Amino acid sequence: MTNIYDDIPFFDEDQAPQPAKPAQPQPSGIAARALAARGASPAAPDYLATLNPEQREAVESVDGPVLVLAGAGTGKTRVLTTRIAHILATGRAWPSQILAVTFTNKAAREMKERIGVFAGHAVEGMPWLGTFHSIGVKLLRRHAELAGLRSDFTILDTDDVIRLIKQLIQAEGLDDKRWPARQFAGMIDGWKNKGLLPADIPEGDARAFANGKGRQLYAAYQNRLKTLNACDFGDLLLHPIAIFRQNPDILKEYHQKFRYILVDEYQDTNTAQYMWLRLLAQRPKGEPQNVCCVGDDDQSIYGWRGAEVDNILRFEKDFPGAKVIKLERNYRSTEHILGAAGHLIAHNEGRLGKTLFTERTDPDDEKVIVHAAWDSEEEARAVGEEIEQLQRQKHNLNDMAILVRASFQMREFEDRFVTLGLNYRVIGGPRFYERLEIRDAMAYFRLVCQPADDLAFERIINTPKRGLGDTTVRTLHDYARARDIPMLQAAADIIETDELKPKARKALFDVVTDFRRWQGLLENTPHTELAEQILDESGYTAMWQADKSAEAPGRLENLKELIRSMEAFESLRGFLEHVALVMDAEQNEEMDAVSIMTLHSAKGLEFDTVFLPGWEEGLFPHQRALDEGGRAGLEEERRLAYVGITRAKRRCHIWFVSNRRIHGLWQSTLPSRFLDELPPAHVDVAESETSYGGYGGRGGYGQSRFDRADPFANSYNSPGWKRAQQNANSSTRDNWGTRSGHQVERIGYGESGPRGRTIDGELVAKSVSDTPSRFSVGERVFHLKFGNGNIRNIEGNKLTIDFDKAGEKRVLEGFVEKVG
DNA sequence: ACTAAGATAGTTTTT
DNA sequence: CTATCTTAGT
Repeated sequence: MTNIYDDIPFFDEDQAPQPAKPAQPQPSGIAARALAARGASPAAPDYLATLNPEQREAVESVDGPVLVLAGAGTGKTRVLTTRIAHILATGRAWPSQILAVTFTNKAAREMKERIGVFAGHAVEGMPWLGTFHSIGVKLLRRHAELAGLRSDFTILDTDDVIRLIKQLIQAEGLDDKRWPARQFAGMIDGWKNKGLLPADIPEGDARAFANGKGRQLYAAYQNRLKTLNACDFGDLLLHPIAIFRQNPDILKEYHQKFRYILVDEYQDTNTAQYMWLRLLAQRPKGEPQNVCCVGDDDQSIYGWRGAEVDNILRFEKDFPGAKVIKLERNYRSTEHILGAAGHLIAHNEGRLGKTLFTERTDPDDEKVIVHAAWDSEEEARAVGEEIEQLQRQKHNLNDMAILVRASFQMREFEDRFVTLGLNYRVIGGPRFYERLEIRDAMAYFRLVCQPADDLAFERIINTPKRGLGDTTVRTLHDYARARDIPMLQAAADIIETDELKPKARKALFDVVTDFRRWQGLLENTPHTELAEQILDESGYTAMWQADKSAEAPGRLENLKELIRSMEAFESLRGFLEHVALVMDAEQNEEMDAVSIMTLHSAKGLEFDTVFLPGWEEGLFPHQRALDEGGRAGLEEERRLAYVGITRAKRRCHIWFVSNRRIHGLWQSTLPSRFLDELPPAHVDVAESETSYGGYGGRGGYGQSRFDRADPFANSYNSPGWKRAQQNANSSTRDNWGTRSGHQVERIGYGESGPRGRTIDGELVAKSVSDTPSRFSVGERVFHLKFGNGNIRNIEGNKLTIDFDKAGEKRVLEGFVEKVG
């Protein structure tokens, strides 16, 4: 990424081809290739030849509104990117005249890469391909003054927002206990998702918070943002909407500019995004409306955060004469996986209705397999065993994933995999830029670049400790507010007076001098150098060096990583903007590891083998979704199940347990209703993997066929299931999972090593990796969580390490680095 | 100003 | 149960 302030010239590209029959711009990339391949005959360029008829129609129907309903694995991204390539290759528009919107940075990145394959350098000129928010920023920087901002406004993240709201709540004289800032931030977010400004919010909502002060508080918040020259994420959409509405001439310019509009994941648009899009895409009569939305109503899983499936269902009304193209030919999964997913999702009402099919028919393809386990521990153990078995058959761990409904489920798998010495990767955990030390460092940088950033000021003014406690900060705060100046300025002013105690005054003087100096260096010092200098001179690095806790070394490591990642940017400002919009940092992809993630973060991904644990009533569908969302909630959960199954290319294994510990209590659980909605023809029930496996011991509910004596009545008569039944019925265990002699967790920890341990007569621990370790005993290593330590022992890929701070631990070598 | 005990809550997550 | 936050006590 390059410097964001390198704004591309605004309308200067508009001497571009005028619609109708444009003078062909010099054929770039694709066109050139196509022409070369076809001997200068533009008949059918080869990039179209590999598409199926539906995809091709979606690519070629370039004029007029188009809705592409692209089922899972039907080549959606391919269509989008080829369509853009096609528009460019046929000379219909310049890259800068195409607006292409995605939801995530990842999707935007992917699209850029893939268009790059077609068009080579032309991507450089796709300045309007990005997320709703990044495009919003771009628009807003351009027209900031129309929203009462300066074009160098700051973008606040959720943490800043919460702190700001907390201040406002306290300023109102309200109890911030009774009225949590976090909750109110959520409400504001919800309103903004709906496109509602303080004046627009429903009376009921306004009353619901802070003794009826909801609306007032929201308005105060917006005011405060303006004073701070700041924006929250919602504003990145709402301000442009307001600007477009109030300035028809500006909107018109964008109408002329954006010849072609494309939207990815349309089913996930919320009301604000929808309004934004309609303003840009809906044109006066007679003008071309070249808008193309791609989505899948069956994969709408973000309703809880404001997404409106209705937007996609309503497309044909919004854009009369729209062409609707369905992509149903699936290239990802086996017929059993598609059959299972399709039958399940058919239980939803109010869908546009697609049925995925594949031409692939291989009698060797396994059906979707449903497994039962006694409790979550056994579930994790059995999944681990299956993974090891696949591993022995030379399958890559990278091709396997465990997709859970809720993140607490991950822990059991992590524990188990650590004992097994199985590499795993958790996707979507706490994010790099959300870490405390990163946010602190960023606050320093922000304040240097943007002296008016009071939130950054308050965050770091006493970090590290400088003896500038609450009282001093409050004094500063009041001083600044009274004079309507930023706090850093207030600090500079107040040290000239004798309002503060000498101690505080001296400390403050030092800080102010530091920031003055750093600001002076901003222009002429390389930004990575300056950043390092700031962290050093402020004492921030020293603070963590002095910290003796186990996580301190990891934090220092993260700070180094932060500086390293800045190198890719041209300036500190450019970096700050990047971080504000892309809170994401890529993970180490190099090791072969099983992925563990939530179903939500799995959307858009695919794996050969997918494990779906925890299909129990209350967990999946989640009780809360049911309670709060009613039938719509249930349908969204079902779509989530559909997303989960359709992630699998070859193998899909679903699990449910009879007992799960929820909030510390053991609960007896019922199999998910979704299991009953799977088609017997495409599903097998696994034999119970262990002697005490299977479910059972409950009886009496009889709601699910998995809960009855004969679960699959006439359809499921597999010997496997019958045996599972017998095992379950003959179980002498009580309902609460209080088995004795359970030694699973100790596997791998004993002095005798992990080999050949048995549990209840069954071989449990499998061989550890035979590849020689890249480490040796006695070596000094670093672990992100536990810090530095010395290797005591090596067993396969498992290391026993004596950590300086955290003591002796066993960890996988993949999580450890040599210390230079 | 820092530690230790008590209180509290506990789907899903992007920007 | 357990992670996280708050408050009270030193």
